[in-house]
Amino acid sequence: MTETYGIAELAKEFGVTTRTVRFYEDKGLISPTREGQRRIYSPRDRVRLRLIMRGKRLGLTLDEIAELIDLYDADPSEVTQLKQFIGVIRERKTVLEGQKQDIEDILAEMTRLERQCTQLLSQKQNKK
Amino acid sequence: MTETYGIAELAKEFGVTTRTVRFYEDKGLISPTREGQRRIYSPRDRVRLRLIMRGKRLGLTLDEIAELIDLYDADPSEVTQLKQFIGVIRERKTVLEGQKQDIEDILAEMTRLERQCTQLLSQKQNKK
DNA sequence: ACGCTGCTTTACGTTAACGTAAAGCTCGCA
DNA sequence: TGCGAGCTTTACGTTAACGTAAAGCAGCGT
Repeated sequence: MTETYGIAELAKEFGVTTRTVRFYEDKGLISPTREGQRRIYSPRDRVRLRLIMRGKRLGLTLDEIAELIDLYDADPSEVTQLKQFIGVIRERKTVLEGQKQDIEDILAEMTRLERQCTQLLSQKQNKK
Repeated sequence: MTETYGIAELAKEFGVTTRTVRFYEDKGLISPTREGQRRIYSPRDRVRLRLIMRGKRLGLTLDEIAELIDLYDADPSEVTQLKQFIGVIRERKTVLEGQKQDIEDILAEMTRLERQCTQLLSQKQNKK
């Protein structure tokens, strides 16, 4: 008796339209079951949606997100597969680390700008 | 006598096509001068291009990137403008901090996966 | 039986960010 | 003087990620 969800319910929770949820299914990112003609979503589908949203916040394409999810799901049995798998993970990691660096750079700039502004503001207000 | 660059030169440096560089000009992100009909890029244009690329790595749209660049360039003179400006900066910062959190989450997951894999790998190789 | 609500499929439309092809200037040089 | 290299404008094409509209089924409350 595990929890299930309707499409409108999930769409609302994640702030997207039902069209979007169906679109992700088309792309193979989620695979809800059916009850008659209606889609029934499991907690697993919901987790996937959460992963998708996180990926989108990072500017990943749906294809890239699919790859990432595949990484989580897959369990490589062969040794050669396993080695290749580790390679893929490391690539992903370096990209993400670069991205993190970019963010930290911009954040630093923003903080500098903010300080500069608040200071300027207090100056102007003291003159008044 | 400040340094200048041709379009092909810059495009090559940033790993994009000349079409892309012209496209960014169309969108108002850079404004090279002309020498005859040819575009001449200044160090300032080059810095802009660097900012654009950084934004793209973060999945920002060109419009968002334009906003960010405007933030760097603008100096708000009015007090009300200044306050609003600070607000915009803070919004940007919270978005970026969320993004950073997302990245750290994924990175942690990746590291976990990687460890799991390397461990599994060494097990398999010891059995052989 | 009727209509509303919520879901469904099908299919054409839209926006962003370029790609790509065509045709024309202009400068240096053999 | 012809020509090739490198730039230019103009314009149509393409892909991703949905939006939006049309038309139909299915249960349920009156």
